[in-house]
Amino acid sequence: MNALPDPSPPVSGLVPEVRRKLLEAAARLLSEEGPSALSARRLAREASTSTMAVYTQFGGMPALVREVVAEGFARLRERLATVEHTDDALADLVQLCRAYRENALEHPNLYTVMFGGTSLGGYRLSRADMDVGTDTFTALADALDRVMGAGLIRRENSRHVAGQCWSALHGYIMLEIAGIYRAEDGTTELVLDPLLSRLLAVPITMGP
Amino acid sequence: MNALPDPSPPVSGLVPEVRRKLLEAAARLLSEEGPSALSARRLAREASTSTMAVYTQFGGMPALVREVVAEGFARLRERLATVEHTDDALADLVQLCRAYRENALEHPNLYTVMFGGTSLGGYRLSRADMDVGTDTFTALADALDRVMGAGLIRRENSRHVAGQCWSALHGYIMLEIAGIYRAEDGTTELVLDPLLSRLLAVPITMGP
DNA sequence: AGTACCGGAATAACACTGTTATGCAATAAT
DNA sequence: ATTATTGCATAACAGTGTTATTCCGGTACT
Repeated sequence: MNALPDPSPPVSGLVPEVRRKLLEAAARLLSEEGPSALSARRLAREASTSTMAVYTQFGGMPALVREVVAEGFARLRERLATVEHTDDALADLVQLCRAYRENALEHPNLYTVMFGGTSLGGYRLSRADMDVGTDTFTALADALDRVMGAGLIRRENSRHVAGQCWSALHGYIMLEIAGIYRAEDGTTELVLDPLLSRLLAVPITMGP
Repeated sequence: MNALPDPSPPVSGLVPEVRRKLLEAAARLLSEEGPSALSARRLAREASTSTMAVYTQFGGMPALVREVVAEGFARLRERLATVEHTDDALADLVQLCRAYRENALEHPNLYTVMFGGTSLGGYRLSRADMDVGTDTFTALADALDRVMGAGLIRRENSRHVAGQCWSALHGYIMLEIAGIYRAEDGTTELVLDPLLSRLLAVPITMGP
């Protein structure tokens, strides 16, 4: 009934391409169709394999989701790393916040799973996952350290201030993803900008 | 041939107790065992009925979840309404924020469904649901109006400031529910209090 | 070479899920 | 009293995650 097996299976040891294809399909389905599209059978179809591959390669759907989330964290870290350090530390911080928000709005489903606590088929963040996620936090703290070092904002515990900025950004972005705030209503200028500006006691513009 | 089942009670003013029992079981299961425990069959068992009741009474699982969420919004509104107006408008605002956070932490699963955008079996917030949810927002704005009227904080657009407070509160609470911030680590005093204090340019203490 | 092996994938089955179709009992309407 | 309708139970359908079994193909011996 089925087509003949793939004529060229270059095994080549290290990373099974079945694993790669499953992860790729999972990331794409989550991004394009949302969490409900993430099913073992659907993944198997998309990756041209059987559901068993999910179990031999990952051990189950929750473990697969965990890897997708880990990749999401990695992509976020890389994205934040693209923000270069210029001589204007405050501008760098703003760019960091922009990159964070852009990444979240470009992959909203993934973002809510990463930070929103969306239970995806019984999967919840483990402490290890959260530790990975919190180096977002350290990126913010480092940027704040430089801003404080330049005397551009009040000097204090950068980790605490980073926690405040993260809370504010995260909260605004989650409400934005939920559809309560919409950039076309001007909420970016009316809510987000004043929020961060007041928090750091310095004018900030997140819009383009 | 036959139209969609009308979700409203059919004849007498009496609300079917099957409907009440289903909603009660749904709220309890969501609160105690999380979103994955919300299944039609499980609900039918808990309410001593059959899965069909879910469809005759509500029209399906998404509609039932919608009602649970609506009840959550109603409970939040009542909770916020218990905060009395004293002659200290700023203290009232703080109590409002405390009530908001306490309600969220007491029903974290419900809260993430209400505001976090957790897709629960394909259910997502409709615009009507969001409008109901945003009278939380107006409660905040009203409290801010009184604080501004008393000259305790800078006078400006209270709706915009309310949006900023809501973003900050929501973000902190979501990270708290996700397990990233833990009150036993002192994050309430180190992150949340300074966050709101700076936002309003007045000292605020959310802890007990 | 031949052969035993063994790991990963395919097939199928189990216990679930939401949903729909059917049937039935009781009530409302005529 | 007879008909129509309403509301739930039963059962079935298609889907889910997961597990057991089978089976095939490359690896590693002999």
